[in-house]
Amino acid sequence: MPIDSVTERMGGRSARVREAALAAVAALMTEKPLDEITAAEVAERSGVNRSTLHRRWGGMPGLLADLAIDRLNDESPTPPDAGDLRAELRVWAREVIATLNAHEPGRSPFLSALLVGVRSGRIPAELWQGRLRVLQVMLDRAAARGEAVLSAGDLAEIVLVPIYAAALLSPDPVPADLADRLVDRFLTLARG
Amino acid sequence: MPIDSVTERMGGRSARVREAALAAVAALMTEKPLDEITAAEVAERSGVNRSTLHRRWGGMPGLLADLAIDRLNDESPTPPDAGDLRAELRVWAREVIATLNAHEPGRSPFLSALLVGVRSGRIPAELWQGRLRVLQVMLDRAAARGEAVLSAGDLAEIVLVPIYAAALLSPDPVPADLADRLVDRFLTLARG
DNA sequence: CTGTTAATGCAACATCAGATGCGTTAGTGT
DNA sequence: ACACTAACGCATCTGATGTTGCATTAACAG
Repeated sequence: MPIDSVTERMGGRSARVREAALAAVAALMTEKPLDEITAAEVAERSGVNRSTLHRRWGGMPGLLADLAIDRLNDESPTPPDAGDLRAELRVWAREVIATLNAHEPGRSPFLSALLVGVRSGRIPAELWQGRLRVLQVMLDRAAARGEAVLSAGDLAEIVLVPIYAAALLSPDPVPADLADRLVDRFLTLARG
Repeated sequence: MPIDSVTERMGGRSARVREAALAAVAALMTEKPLDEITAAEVAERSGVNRSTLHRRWGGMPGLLADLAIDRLNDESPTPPDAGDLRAELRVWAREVIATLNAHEPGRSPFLSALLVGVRSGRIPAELWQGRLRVLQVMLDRAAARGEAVLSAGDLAEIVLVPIYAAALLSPDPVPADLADRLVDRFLTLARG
């Protein structure tokens, strides 16, 4: 059971098969809830044989985990550059919330795929580290201006994680002003 | 598909069947990872027919959600009374972490059941509200001493959620000193 | 105590997940 | 260009899920 879809011959056909499978999953995720997607459907739409899906990914959880890893960085909001950390963080946090709210409450494709992947032990630590690196960009800029002190880990802990928790635990859309509340809390702590 | 296992005749046999099924699931959860538990196993160990399990709970996700709702309040750490909010919160947070660390990383029965239940839309908001009420006890005591200002929701957002996130996202046990860090952060914010 | 019927037990069925043996295709090193 | 073999396609099989019709049991109202 591969943690990622690691193969020895990564070029050519294997790469095409992987892209076709992930694209089919991504397309199906926009049409129906995640746990109603069957491997047979992915096989039919992608043209990839069902047994290949099981051999490479071990099943839907593996597929979803691979998709989350592959698409997360592309689809994550890019940290804006506004010359002011508070403004940058607010814009970024609001975009995170908007992404989560783009789908029915509790049905965010990324968040669902992430949880499925995490629970099945197929999401490597690298993924979360990658997200932290993106945040570090904003913090580094602010530090160069003598603004911030806390780490990217703290930023995730104080701002990002509560946003995800709200998306998970509440049946309603994540309120947009949660972004400002959490960012202000982060900066309050950063000031000392 | 019942959200909870709601029936019209809740007494007598139905109650016994429900208890037998939940007890069997709880027992099996201590023996093997959650997603290796089959409905057939639960049926065999509990003496409840498999078709009954599907009719009342709709499948394993529903069963796990019902179990999480039924057992969460009993198994949650009771807020200690120490006359000092910081001490109380630290003891409580350490107990939460110890509970999560009592099993292999990422395999906490409660947390797994909660996530399965949430993802399948079978965990009512009441559950989370119940947890918040428990926290409110500590905060009320402190408020009576003129100590705290923040709400139970803030306490969950600042302390509880990051602990759960650590249990989920890290392959290692949750470090015990995370409790102190988060509690100190909460009190820093409470002071103003 | 008695009748009604909700809830369960039982059995059969359809569907899906996951695994496997084997032939075929195509990526890669030489 | 060629040979080697990883990766894929195909067919098949086992076991789990989820559903349904029908008989049986027992909760609860009168």
